[in-house]
Amino acid sequence: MTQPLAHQPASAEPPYLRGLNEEQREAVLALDGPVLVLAGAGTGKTRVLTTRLAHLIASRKAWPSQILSVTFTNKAAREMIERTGALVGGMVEGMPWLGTFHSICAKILRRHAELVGLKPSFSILDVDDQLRLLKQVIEAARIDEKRWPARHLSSLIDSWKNRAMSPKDVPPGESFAYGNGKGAELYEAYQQRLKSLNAVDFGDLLLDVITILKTHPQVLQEYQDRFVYILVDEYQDTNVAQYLWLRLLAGQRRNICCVGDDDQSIYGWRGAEVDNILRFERDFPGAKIVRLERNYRSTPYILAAASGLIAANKSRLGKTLWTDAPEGDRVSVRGVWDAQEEARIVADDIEQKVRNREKLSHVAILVRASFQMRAFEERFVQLGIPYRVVGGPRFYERQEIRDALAYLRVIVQPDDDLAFERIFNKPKRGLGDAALQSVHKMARAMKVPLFAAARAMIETDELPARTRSALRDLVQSFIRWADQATALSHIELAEMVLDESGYTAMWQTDRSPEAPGRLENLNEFVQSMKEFDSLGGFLEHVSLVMEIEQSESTEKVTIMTLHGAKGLEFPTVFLPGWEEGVFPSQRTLDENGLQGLEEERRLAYVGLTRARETAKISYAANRSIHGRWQSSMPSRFIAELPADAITVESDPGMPYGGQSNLSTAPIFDSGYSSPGWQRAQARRGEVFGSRPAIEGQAELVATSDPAAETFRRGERVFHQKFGYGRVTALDGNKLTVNFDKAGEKRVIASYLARA
DNA sequence: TTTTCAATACTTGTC
DNA sequence: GTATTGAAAA
Repeated sequence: MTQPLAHQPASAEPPYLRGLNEEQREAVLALDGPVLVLAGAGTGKTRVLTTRLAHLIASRKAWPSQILSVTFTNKAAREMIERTGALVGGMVEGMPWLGTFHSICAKILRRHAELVGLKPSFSILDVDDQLRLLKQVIEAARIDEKRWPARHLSSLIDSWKNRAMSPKDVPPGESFAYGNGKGAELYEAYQQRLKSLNAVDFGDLLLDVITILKTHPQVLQEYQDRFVYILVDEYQDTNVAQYLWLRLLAGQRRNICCVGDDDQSIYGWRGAEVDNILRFERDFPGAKIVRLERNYRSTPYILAAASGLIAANKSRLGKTLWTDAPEGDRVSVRGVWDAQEEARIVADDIEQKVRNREKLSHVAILVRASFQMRAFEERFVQLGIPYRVVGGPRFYERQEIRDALAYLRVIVQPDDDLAFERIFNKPKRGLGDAALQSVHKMARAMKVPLFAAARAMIETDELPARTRSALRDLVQSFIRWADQATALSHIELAEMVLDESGYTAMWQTDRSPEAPGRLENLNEFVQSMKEFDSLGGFLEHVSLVMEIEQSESTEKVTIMTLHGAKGLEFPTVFLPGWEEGVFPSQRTLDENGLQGLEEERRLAYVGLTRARETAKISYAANRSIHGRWQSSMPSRFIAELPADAITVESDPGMPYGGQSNLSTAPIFDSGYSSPGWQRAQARRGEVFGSRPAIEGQAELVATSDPAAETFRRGERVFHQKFGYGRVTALDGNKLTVNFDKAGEKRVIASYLARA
């Protein structure tokens, strides 16, 4: 991002302040007391954050070790460290308290683990481990996991932890959401299992620290004294627990600066409370509020489209982005027949860009849900357009990596039952379910972890000879590895373990297409250990950071979800799938109503504001969802875009997205007879050149509205995708048709022909 | 114990 | 339409 230099006061001021605009400067300089920086998309948020840090350090208000800076992602944390470092030069030796909520909590918790009944060596479980543990708890409680899926309980527990509720705080009503009121009980049992495993899940990292701070005033005091200044990134994404944590640490001093954008709050489903940011002034009376509204990223049309859209939201603090940038292109809106055609036109556009010597890395396709990605991938493969999908299963989530990790975890912490269980019969060594059950039984009887039980069992006659010798091999291998752990480097150890356990061999003999990739990953995994000096350090890194940078060498188009795109920017952004049901997602609408709708709208806003120069929205009239073909309506968000910021390039015969999808209003009734719409229409020729533009428009008018009048109930009709059927109901331009093959469907009149 | 087949679900996803 | 998952058959 480049910014023009702002005027520079005569007085000598630190170089890092140069080039900040009024508001940014204000946000940087307001060091003391509570500050809320409302940073719109592309307004230089990170710059403000890092400059503020630099300023705190350079002006000697605090040592780097006295500043607590929290982010949500490791990526954000890394960027902050790098950019702050660049501003202050070598001064930021360590910023020991700059990191994610979770990594900072892990650090604090390891110091005071015994205060909540843990050993400092506790393991941090990920979602997968968590689920397996829950299944055990559910089974132990004799609850039918079929009827009450573990996933469900897991998300309930998450939501309780997000709100800083311990089992006893769970309202009975919510407890009833699982196992006929057993929710809280199972939560309690789960927590006990965690403690006995000397493990925590991600929610506990925060929750346990809060517990410690609340119950041990001297510990709280220690941290309040230490953290002279607090900086919070993406404040709109904080949940209740994180909010409480921040409040506790901010203490009386209240030197807390939160940066965020209520319009970009898109993580409500994972516990984020937009309310935290909306309420900031009440939580911290006397807070200074700075609005960053000058956008350095996008062109005016893109901003106009985004602003117009987000204005439809009620719960927001309100901001209006503006820019000096030259006009640029309007946001294009295109309707197409189906997802395949959508992929085709996007790919065509990209090829056009390539011919114009534009870089593929400047292009992103941002989808609402990952099922939309497939069509694009298929088309790109066909045409040989290089692409990368961001946000698939991450490195650490891959089976082979988790297996490898499990081996190492057992070596470091033999109490780690979940890890032991995971590799118990991986590779297959003749230790099946039956064997595992007997080890479990033994462990329960002896009240020891699985590994210890297994070790004891090989001395008894409990197991059949063959099973026993297999188990003996496994146990002895682990004992041997643990012995070697100190003598060998952790890399040598890992290589040895993977080799001797037969794990590598397992993938080498595997003939499935993904096996070579997995071996490659394993290799990469071992290599990645080089950056750490101990196995313990590496494992901590993996459970909290869990990513391995991939080489970003070749030029590629990016395909990712809208959620994944937050914080990024691209010169060209494609926004496909703007259809009712897909975006806004039907499920969100059903489950979260108006709140959900507003969050979806913010997601649309995030999508649009990722674009620097070009944003192209599209929607398909037909889509196969869960294997069934459905005709879909253009998203209501399309209708909400200010008409004069967009340009419509729909195929002939497409229903135009501006029509109000929810009403039966004729197409040109509402917003689209506005002056802006007329202007947009007048400009259509520019976009299309002399070609089908005019025809397209004529078609549009001819096929949409009047046609609807001509169908009658009971009439036989034909639909290109669904075939023949009979009209059962009429509703403006939408008809309900009972198709011979596809069953009853709501379709738009313009797709139908009289049979 | 392992393989195969049917039932199931199916947004978003950091740490 | 398909990937994953769990329970019956080999």
